[in-house]
Amino acid sequence: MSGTFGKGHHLHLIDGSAFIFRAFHALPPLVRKSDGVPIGAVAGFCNMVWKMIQDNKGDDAPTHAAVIFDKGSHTFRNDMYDLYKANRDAMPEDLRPQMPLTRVATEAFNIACKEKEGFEADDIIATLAVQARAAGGRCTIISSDKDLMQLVGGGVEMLDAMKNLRIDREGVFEKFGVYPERVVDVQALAGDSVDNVPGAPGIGIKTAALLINEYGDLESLLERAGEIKQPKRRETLINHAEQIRLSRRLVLLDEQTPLDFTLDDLEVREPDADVLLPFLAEMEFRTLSRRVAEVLGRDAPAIADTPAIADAPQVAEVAFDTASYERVGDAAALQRWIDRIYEFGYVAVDTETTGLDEMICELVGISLAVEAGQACYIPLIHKASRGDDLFGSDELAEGQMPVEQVLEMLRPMLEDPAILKIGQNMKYDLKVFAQLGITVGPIDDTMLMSYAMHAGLHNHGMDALCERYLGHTPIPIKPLLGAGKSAVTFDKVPLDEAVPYAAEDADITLRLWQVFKPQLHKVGVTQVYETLERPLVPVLAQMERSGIKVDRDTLSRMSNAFAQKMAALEDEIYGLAGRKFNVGSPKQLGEILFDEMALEGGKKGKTGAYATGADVLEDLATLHELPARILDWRQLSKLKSTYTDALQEHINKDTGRVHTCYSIAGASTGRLASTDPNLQNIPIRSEEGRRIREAFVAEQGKTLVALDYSQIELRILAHIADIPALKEAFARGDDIHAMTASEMFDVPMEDMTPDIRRRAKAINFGVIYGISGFGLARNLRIPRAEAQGFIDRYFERFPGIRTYMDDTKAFAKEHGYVQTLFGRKINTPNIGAKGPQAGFAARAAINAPIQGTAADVIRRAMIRMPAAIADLPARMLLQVHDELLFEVDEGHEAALINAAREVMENANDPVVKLAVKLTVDAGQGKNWAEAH
DNA sequence: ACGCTCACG
DNA sequence: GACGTACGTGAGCGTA
Repeated sequence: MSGTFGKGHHLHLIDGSAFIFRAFHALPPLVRKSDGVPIGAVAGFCNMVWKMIQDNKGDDAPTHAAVIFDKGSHTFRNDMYDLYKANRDAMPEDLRPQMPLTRVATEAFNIACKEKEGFEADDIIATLAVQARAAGGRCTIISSDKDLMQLVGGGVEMLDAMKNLRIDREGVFEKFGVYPERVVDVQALAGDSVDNVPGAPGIGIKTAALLINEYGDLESLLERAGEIKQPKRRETLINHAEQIRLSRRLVLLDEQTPLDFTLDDLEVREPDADVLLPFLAEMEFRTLSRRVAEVLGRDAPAIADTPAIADAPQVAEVAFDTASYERVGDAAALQRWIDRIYEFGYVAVDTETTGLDEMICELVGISLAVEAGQACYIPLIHKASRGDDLFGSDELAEGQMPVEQVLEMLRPMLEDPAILKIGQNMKYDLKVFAQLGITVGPIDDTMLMSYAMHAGLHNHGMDALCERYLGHTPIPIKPLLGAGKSAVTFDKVPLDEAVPYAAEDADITLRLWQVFKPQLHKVGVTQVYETLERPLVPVLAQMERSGIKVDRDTLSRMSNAFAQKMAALEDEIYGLAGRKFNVGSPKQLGEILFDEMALEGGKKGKTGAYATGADVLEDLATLHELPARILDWRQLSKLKSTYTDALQEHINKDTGRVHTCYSIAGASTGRLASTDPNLQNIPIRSEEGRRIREAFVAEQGKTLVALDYSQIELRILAHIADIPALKEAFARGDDIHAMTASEMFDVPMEDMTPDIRRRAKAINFGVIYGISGFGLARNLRIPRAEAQGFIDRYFERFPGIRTYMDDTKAFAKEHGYVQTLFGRKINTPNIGAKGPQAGFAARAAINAPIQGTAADVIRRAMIRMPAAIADLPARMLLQVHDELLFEVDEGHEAALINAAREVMENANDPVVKLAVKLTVDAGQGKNWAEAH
């Protein structure tokens, strides 16, 4: 039967998302044998679809059919009410990668597969059902979702496929006490805890139906609410009228969803055996493919009992043979590699350069690999000799393609969204190519895969990973480049040495990827890798390339001022000590203080040297003037050498800006680390140091804007450990340390003194660090017993804290790792050790979920930021753990602050619901000191 | 290369 | 009961 949809036609609409969730929860966690990819929900989904097709043959068979999916988590209902479906748990780790496969499955069955950004599946179903009814045809909605019941009637019915139960108008009345046209009114009153529709407090479906039947419809009821006899019910309806109207808008389905297809496009098509059977075979569904093959009159496809990729020959059995690597020197050879890459759909890439600073260095060559043991190197600007002879050192080696030609041949592939570029620390290669005008993507990064799985266990450098996971020691770079004065850059390395080294890097990267890719699922960190690691790479690459303007003259003037003050202090110090010595030498200083001057309190450390740290000198300052002068000198020395002098060396000649490098996989907790230079430890606590921030300036006509999370770690602690007093204090906007002090020391807030507050603050931070009596005593310089008393009282007032600490330690002991709220795993291999190591490990385990969750939050904000500020003349420059620094054209500061704050304050959404709101403070100015 | 010291969150 | 401790980083310097 064909022609325009109308009388005699029957449309089947399958609620695909509901199918998947049912399948997922009904089945054990199956994985595909060959590679460990979770596949249970896809299997259940396919079985259900196949059963639907088989059960609906004959007289009542559908003429038209479609499977409808939800797309994305944000719909127009979230714009109406930001808490809509806000209580939903994050999608299970194992389910997420299966969602795209269910779309592929639907198409393999040759059934129309429809979804639309910004709308729920229910809206599309509503629109199609109404169209079918209007055309005079029939429609069966295969779902048990009660939200769809408002559509029933006039030829539209629902079918609960699990219970094989048809629901018509009477069925709806049974469920809701009203007929379909009044269902939304009842739902608006009753609310829905699953979707977080508020409704009217205290009113359920029974009462709602009673009221609607009495007053006719919702609007009449709300208008005449004053007539209701029961006082409580009356008050509820009057006080919550707006909330009820909002609820109605939330549950009312959009029957006008704009669609780019018509009912006629949904005509039922027979499955194509040549598409469906290969798909089922690829999924390794043995039973189902046999059944399907039988019905379609074909032989069942063969499904090999393949081993996991990690054991597959290309990983374990292909030996490393550096002699086999290919040197690519002409266009024909390069084209063969490009063709192979398109055949595979992915490629491991590595770049060789003249240095480690991507902002300065030059591209020397590119290596590629698509299969284990098969890699090539494309040399570009290697010199004919090492350059240590006097002649011809600038001459290029023979047999190299022109750089431009290579880049233009590779560019389409490197930028092709269908070709996955695999690298080890891809941020580096991304930046190298970005310098050459090539935007590489999409990417996978073996360093970050290792980090997601093995943070806390080992480092994630390629050499270490290769030894550990491939059992192979890579060719070391040192002998190629030399060391010290005679060291050369990679372009001076002869080709016969460069090719094996460079190509091996790509080979190793590819093999690591083959090992790690399937393991991500098994370790349960796919979501961490996909949402917190991989997407951060291009964002950081862009930030690093942006850099921040640093004013050399400001630094230079400060350096001179510091030098003068230090010289004066040195004279004073020599006078006090009675002789000249190296003030910068802790060893010499210790001998003067404790041997020659015989001051008390000299303690030798492990190495036999006296300790002369700031805390020691501060104690000694009461006995003698010398330690105080040393402290002054040290502060200036630190500021000068580490900041005002060293920073100038990092100003890029071309850009006039400082380009830090962020390590993504450095800190075990998920924090970033900043190097070359470290811009995450620019002074702020002392007034003198803070002025260094005046040298970090906005470009002419621009402003620096800083946004930082307020007390994010304590807020996360309040949430994780579930401390009502802390949560309430944050909700009220109280001074959290003062509140803690008030609670602990029984001092009313209005009588709070700075000293009491200071103690409470130390305890609050101590808790985050895994508090100990000894540590707190040292920090506060009070007797250990007194410190222990504070801690005891703290636990007494906030008992959840102790529970959190005990539970976290127990979890770490049992599992060998702890987790952040976003699922990041931090391994704690030393938790079971004996001796002092165990103490360290326990405190680190207590700290890691808190510090790590905060790190996850700001990572999420950073990943979303480029899109959020795309329309503004602004760019993100720096991250300092809980702060983001931007540069924006003058006049657009307020717009930037609005946009960035919105992203930061909601960065946890929608994966994690926090019981404490995140708040962000903002500042702006011509330099970083003003902005912060 | 390693430990000490000190800058930040 | 003793042990020896606040969590996470990076850089510059002196000393081997």
